[in-house]
Amino acid sequence: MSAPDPTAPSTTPPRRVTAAMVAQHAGVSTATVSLVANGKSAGRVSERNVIRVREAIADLGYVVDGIGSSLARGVSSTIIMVAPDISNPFFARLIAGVRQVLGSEYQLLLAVTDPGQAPGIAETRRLLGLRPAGLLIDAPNPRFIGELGAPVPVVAVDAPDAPGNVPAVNLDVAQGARDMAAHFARLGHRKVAYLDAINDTATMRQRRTAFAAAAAELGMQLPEGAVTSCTIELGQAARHFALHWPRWRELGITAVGCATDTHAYGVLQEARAAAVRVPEDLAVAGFDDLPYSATTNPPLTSINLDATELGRTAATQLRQLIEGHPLEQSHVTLAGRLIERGSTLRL
Amino acid sequence: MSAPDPTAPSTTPPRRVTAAMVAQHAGVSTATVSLVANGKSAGRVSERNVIRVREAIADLGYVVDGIGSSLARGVSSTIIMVAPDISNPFFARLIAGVRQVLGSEYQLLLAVTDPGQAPGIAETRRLLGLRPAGLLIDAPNPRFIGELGAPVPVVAVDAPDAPGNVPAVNLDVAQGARDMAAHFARLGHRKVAYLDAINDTATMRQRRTAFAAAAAELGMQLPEGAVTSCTIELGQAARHFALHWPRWRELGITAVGCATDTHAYGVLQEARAAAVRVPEDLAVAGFDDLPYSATTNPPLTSINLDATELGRTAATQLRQLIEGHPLEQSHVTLAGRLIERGSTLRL
DNA sequence: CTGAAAGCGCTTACAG
DNA sequence: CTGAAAGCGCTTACAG
Repeated sequence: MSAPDPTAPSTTPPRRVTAAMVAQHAGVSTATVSLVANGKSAGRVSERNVIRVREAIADLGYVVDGIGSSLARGVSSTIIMVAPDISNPFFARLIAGVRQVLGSEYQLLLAVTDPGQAPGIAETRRLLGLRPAGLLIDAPNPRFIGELGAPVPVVAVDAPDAPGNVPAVNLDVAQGARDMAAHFARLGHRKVAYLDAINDTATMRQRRTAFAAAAAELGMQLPEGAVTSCTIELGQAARHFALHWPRWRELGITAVGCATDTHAYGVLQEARAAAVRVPEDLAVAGFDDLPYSATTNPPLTSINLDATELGRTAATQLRQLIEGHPLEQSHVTLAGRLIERGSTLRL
Repeated sequence: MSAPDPTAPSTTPPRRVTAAMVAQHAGVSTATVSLVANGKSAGRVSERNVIRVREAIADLGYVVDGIGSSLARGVSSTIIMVAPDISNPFFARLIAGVRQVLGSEYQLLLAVTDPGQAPGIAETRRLLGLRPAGLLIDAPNPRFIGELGAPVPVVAVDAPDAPGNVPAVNLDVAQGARDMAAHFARLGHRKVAYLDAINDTATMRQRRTAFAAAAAELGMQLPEGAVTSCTIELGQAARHFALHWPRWRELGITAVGCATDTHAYGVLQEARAAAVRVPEDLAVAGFDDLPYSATTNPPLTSINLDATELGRTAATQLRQLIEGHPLEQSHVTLAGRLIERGSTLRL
């Protein structure tokens, strides 16, 4: 027989420490261990036993098993956020806001779908099989949220078309779009274009629709062929703009609204390559007001949408629901505001 | 009493359908239901009962409860990916590769940490309390992976410093860095700079170290003050470059290597704003070869790193481990390759 | 304050 | 092929 290889991973994985082991170690029952481990011991466990159990927990390195606990309780302490598009920079900030509010009581897990896709019904059921304490659904398409019928608290985020019985936290993108159109009108533009995001979410639809409606109302034209869409990627947007600009120029278009700042970055980039002067030949504005928008060249006019606050508010609402408190307001809408910068300045 | 409001959410949430309910409905035992529901009925359940159970499952809308199942089995079908930085565009492609391989048997969940932070030990333990079938750890810092000691299969991704007993899938960024330096040398550059990422991961460290070493070997200088770092954000990189360029120019620097393409985009952007001609005054190269790099102006020379393949390989390795197959190769390294474009072309 | 016991929903030897 | 039963690790009335 050969000597065991000391560098090989040990073959006996560390045995899971259970409440029963802690109980034995401390000379108490598992009920007592449970109470102490979950911080519910006040007035129910003697000081002496609390100390003993704490020591045993430390000695053995015990951690409450999430699975056993979830089964007994009927629900886990996990909050699942379903998201169709994590590569959007907006998303990272949204998550940060959610995490701020969730703290360590709940555990945030992300279920990502393929870009632009809502999860299928089967996938969602499996998610629910994890017994999450709550669900956060980002930019769901309306069909999905309709058929969800989740038996757990749900808050939709960035879902202006969420049905009345589904709590939602939204950004007032319609007002933002109107502000953008009004800004263009004020600067004297007569013909405008719109570069949309390709994913069919309500928030993107609202931006486009409100922009078009406001433009018409303000006496500006959005000619046939002046609305186009591509993914939320700088490169895609640049290529798309390159493709459409010749026609837009022919049409006499002098301003373009963009569904996201990322789209606008692509336009700025390509405009420079094609020697289109911004804002002299073309005014450009976006949505999001990402940090970088302040320092593009020229700086980008944008509708400021507070992603972090959006995340914070959504998480707060969800906690209310989970903890059984009624919501003061089932649909919350956060205002955006137009930040005027060089990409739209009057000549 | 007032009539019930038909638009209000129903107050009795749909009762969870259990295997026992299905069993009763089909006139069999729960053991049989379990076998059929998990596709393990071949040769163990009569054709007749299989059909009955399937019908009952469909009738009642039964879905196997993940929590109960996990507890009985000792492990869930969840795979948790721990990631410090989801806003990197590279990451979305990595995820896509992982998802391709995981299919529907396993459920991928992301545990995100604050940007640049590895999860704490307590957080990780809670993650393990979910009894994941396996863990994928992206760009871990060495301390974290050392103290993990997970009782589940783990594969580290993009972790060149993973200890020998932790399976890892890496990109050969050191070779990429050497290729980049050699490319600069071949073009006649004598003094170079390096724009690094600020997060202290091994992959970023390797890029920088290998670049510096190769530069020295090839007779190029990387002067004092010619290495600086910032977050993986275009805007940050642009600002950083603006800050350092005056000094770099004084030093006679004519080429800058960037830790990621995103950094390089920032440099390109700012260079144009500052009327620094690329590549005439300054050659620029990055890592990642993101899709957009082919269409920047000028197009960006970059080390192509295949994020999707990285994800696919990591997921394949993890599945091997989970399914009890030994790994043919515990550490896999995928080669990158230099893509030469206009941002470094000889004058 | 304490512990024995039931129960959460499932899976898997086991005996038939 | 089939079902009764044990067991996964925990929580929570309940009786004391």
